[in-house]
Amino acid sequence: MEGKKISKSVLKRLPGYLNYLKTMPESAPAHISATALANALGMGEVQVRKDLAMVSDGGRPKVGYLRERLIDDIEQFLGYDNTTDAVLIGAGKLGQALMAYNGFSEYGLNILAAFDARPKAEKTDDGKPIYHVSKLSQFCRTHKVLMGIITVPAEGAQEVADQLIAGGIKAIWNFAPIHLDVPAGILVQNENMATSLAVLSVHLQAQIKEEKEIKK
Amino acid sequence: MEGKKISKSVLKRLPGYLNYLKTMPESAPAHISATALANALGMGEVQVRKDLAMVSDGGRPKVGYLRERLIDDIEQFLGYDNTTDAVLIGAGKLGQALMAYNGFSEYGLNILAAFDARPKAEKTDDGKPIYHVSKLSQFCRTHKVLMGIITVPAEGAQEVADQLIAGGIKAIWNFAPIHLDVPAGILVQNENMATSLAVLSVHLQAQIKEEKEIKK
DNA sequence: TAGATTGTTAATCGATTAACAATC
DNA sequence: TAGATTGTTAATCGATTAACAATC
Repeated sequence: MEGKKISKSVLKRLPGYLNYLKTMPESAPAHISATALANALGMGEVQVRKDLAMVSDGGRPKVGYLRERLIDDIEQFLGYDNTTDAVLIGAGKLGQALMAYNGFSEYGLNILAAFDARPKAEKTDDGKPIYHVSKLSQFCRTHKVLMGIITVPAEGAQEVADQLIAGGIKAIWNFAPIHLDVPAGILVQNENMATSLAVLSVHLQAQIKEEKEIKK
Repeated sequence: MEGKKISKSVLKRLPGYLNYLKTMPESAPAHISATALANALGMGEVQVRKDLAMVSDGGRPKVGYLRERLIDDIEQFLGYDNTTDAVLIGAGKLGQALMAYNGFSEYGLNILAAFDARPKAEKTDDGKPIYHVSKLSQFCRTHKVLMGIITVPAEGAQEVADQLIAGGIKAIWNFAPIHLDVPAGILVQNENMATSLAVLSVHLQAQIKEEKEIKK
């Protein structure tokens, strides 16, 4: 069902369902139940059922969801059917890797151009223009860009964020390992490697400790 | 205080504190309060205070925490003082970008080697060897590697994960956009761009809707 | 001493899970 | 019809926030 308020926790699980549904083989049955999805992804079936109910009303008792329909509903909910224009700042290795990744169009994301403090080329590997950062703000305004992707080193990130906001941007995807100060209404989504590493590290510490216990 | 059970939510916030503390200028006062930290990061002060209390007992009323001490306590808690050896599989653009990023040593992470199904060179840009994936399992065993970083395309990821587990690995940092099936005891940390994009996309959809409302 | 800041105990909030009724 | 699966309502769990006592 559309229009309901959705929690961030639910929202973050949706891409997982979507991905699984989209990568199912053609030969698979046209319908899928919340239970089946839950088992495949190692999740609780009640949770999956509730999540799906938030974004689709195509579920039928005994049958489940029509896969095609469910995919459409999730994509519509996530806004992947509308294209979002974005700019990327910092044409270093990570930036280039992101630009080269063609998969973003699947998520309705369209990177128009890259910006860099010291552009080393006129175009990225995949043919998008690379401009000097001084043109960032103006470019965002004229192209009505709503999203900026920051892949510059930590030192320059806040300055870039300020420029983006001056250019009228509403959301920032931040790969720089630093907290960005932004006004209310601007969303900063941190792609935080450090967070992931912390989770991994603590797990491994516990693992090592455990092994030592056993050896005793 | 050491030894307490820590929740994942707390754990995920620690790297943020650590990063802020480490990037403070030398000239800053030697002590910092939970309140000051909270304000700087735009968080609730009670939450920060409680989080810090989980990892350090160096807090003193009226004074706060000695910065150096707090940094050490967090790093110790996260296990950054112990070095973890890792391997990376998939020496494509993203893989190379990660290998080239020197910052991982700060987190106690040491990438020993890269593996690829079709190695294009003998060494990465920063001089680490690139081997054929057929040697992956054996390498992990002989070097007692505990962590694998997967940067191969989705299709190959499960196979790589299986090899890693066969090699005795205990944690996987997965950049492939796919759900990995692993036995209990193995941690998979998904670095999920799709999740971040979903959050950003939904925010922008709401933003666009709002603007249209205003124009009416 | 007075006041800032800590750490703890209790109250609130939100999300997950369990139980159950509805339905194809 | 019987049973699988849905969606909903209630119970549990965990995390956040608020209130307060302790302390330097």
